[in-house]
Amino acid sequence: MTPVGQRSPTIRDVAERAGVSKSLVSLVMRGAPQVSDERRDAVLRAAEDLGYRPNHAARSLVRNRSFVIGVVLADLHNPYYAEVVDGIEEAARAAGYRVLINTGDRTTDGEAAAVETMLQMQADALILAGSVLPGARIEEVAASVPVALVARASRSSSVDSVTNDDRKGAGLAVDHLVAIGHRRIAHIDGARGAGAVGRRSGYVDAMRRHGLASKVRVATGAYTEEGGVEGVERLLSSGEPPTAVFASNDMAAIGALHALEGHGLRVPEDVSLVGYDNTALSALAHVDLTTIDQPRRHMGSLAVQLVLGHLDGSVRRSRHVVVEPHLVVRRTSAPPRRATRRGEDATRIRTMEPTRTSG
Amino acid sequence: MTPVGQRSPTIRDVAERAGVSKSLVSLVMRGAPQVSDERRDAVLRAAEDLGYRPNHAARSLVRNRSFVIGVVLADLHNPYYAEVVDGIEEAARAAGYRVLINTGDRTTDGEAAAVETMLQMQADALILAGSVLPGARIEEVAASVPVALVARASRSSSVDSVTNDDRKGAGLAVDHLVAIGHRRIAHIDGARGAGAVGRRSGYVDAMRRHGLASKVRVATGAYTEEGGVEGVERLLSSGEPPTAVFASNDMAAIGALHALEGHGLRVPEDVSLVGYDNTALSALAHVDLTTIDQPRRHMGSLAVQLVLGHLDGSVRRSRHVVVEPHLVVRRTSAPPRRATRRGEDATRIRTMEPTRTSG
DNA sequence: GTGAAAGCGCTAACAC
DNA sequence: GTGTTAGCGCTTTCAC
Repeated sequence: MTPVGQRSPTIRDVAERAGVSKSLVSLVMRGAPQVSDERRDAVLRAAEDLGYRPNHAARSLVRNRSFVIGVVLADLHNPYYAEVVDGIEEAARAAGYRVLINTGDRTTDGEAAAVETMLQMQADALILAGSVLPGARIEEVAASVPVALVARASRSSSVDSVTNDDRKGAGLAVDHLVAIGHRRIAHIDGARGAGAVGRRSGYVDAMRRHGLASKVRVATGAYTEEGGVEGVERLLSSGEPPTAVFASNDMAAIGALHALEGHGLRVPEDVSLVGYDNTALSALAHVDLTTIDQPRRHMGSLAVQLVLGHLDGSVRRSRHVVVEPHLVVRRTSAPPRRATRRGEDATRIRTMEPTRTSG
Repeated sequence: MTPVGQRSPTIRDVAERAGVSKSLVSLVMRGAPQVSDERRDAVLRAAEDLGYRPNHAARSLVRNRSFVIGVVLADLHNPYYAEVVDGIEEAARAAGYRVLINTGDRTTDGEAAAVETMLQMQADALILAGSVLPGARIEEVAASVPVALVARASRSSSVDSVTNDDRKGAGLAVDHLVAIGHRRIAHIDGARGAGAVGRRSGYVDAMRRHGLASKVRVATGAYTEEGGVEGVERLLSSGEPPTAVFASNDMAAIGALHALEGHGLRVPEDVSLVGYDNTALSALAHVDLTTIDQPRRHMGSLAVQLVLGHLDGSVRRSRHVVVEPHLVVRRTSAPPRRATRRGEDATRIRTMEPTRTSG
């Protein structure tokens, strides 16, 4: 075990060992062209021998640039963000930036602390995924460093954002259900969750567009399993039960799936179900949920482009990118049955066919 | 939008505005006691006005300590690690350290790059969760900074580790199944996955202990949904089908669940199923998987204690902590049926009772 | 091509 | 209590 606080080899040690000056070592480390092969080799060998590693703190101090993009994730537990990060890392690496991640633990305070850490670490730019911070606070941060929001809309002139078109996505879900024959299509909403308003109004619009305004039925839910359960309870507690349910996200859809089955309703035989987000959850063979895909990886990479635009000075105004969602058809949506009632026809059809995917 | 590379206010600006010296500001920022209230207020106000934020790079440079613990996650997509990070953050914060996360994208190269970044950022210690790096490489890293492994065993004298007792956990699974009446208990293993060997031998030992050596049956699988599916295919393709399956982890169990149902076998009526890890997946009401819990949050916090022990110089030798797993009984395990064959009794029992949890 | 020197923002002796 | 000073490891003019 290494004694703590031991000084690691510096550029100076390398210079001594290679018999050159400090600045020559610096040039070599940064791959400058105007160095003789001979000396370059000597320096590289010395660095290797010593186990030299550039001190990022020193470098960032003198350059007043850290080449770090700070990523603050609202919630590490939410699989949604993992893929966004993939896109961020790929794009950042390609541009010569490193990525450092911090998490806000789903709380405003936690996220504020994470942002503060990133700022103190001198991150050159910040990407906030699923931020729960008040808009005003985000603008404050954006005053000192470029900020891009992912999966949360911004109308601010100083904060960039990348979101998917929730209204359109909801429309795709309704279109699909209508296309396979459903009319009594209900929606379990996401209350005040990010994008929930758009999904709700997209649902209502699409229903109207299909001449189903009278069938519109929205149950209050949440972006959680619990929210999906409660939504179904509300839908089944009164009135004619729907033949299809469009849940506000995959997690709610899973809750809805459970609640429906708990009521003896089979999916998709009795009720079709569509989620939103196309998270890994929905792709599980045991779940196999029809859902709306957000191109999360692409969204992450777009967020990097946005902040980079400010870092290289090529862009001054903030930009708000909206990406297209896509329908992914899986097992949980099927044509409605004709004139059968709950509980009839107990035969359970299960196949192991490969998942069909569109989009 | 802020012009890039703008100098942010420094300790010097604060000093000027407050009409004091640089070092006085430094003292105040670090909460030193020997400063008059008057001047302290003046400094704090000046800092506030200017939006001053300590430059971490400068601080870490001069102190030769960053007070950062670098966390490298093998895979951000794996929900297993999120909870480990929760524990790490809590413990780190309590000790006055910040946590920075990086991910290795499940590849050796990716992880090596992530570790390198953390080292260059001058992290004071590293926690590698689910590392896929060669042991030799990890030892190299440990030569320059304390390293703790989570969810991967280490016998190294320079690398700490926190693991759960896989043999014991597998034993708990078998004990449970035996206790509710099963004898033909098969195991779908995790091939070369971390801990898979322990779980496999723990299963074999427990079977022997219960006098079921002749019933031992291990199918090759993997820590993936696919692995679970394949394992079931193997188990059902020959010989007498088991009445219970112990899968090497939750993901494999979900795959097994799907495959079993695909074969017309209901869980738990026809076949009981137990997973391992107690990930969020297993707790979904729609899945409701009996599984073995690893106290992941605690494991994360232990990892912090381990590296901290080296940082404060109180510990010199490496330590290898093994924590106790616990059984979590949910829906997928039930007593075997007596003398019925596949396909009979198609009544499906579904309840919405709350989850029972032990341990 | 190569080396000397200044200084990034901060902390930690040390003097007053 | 408060201010002065020397550097942490590195990059970057600017001479040579």
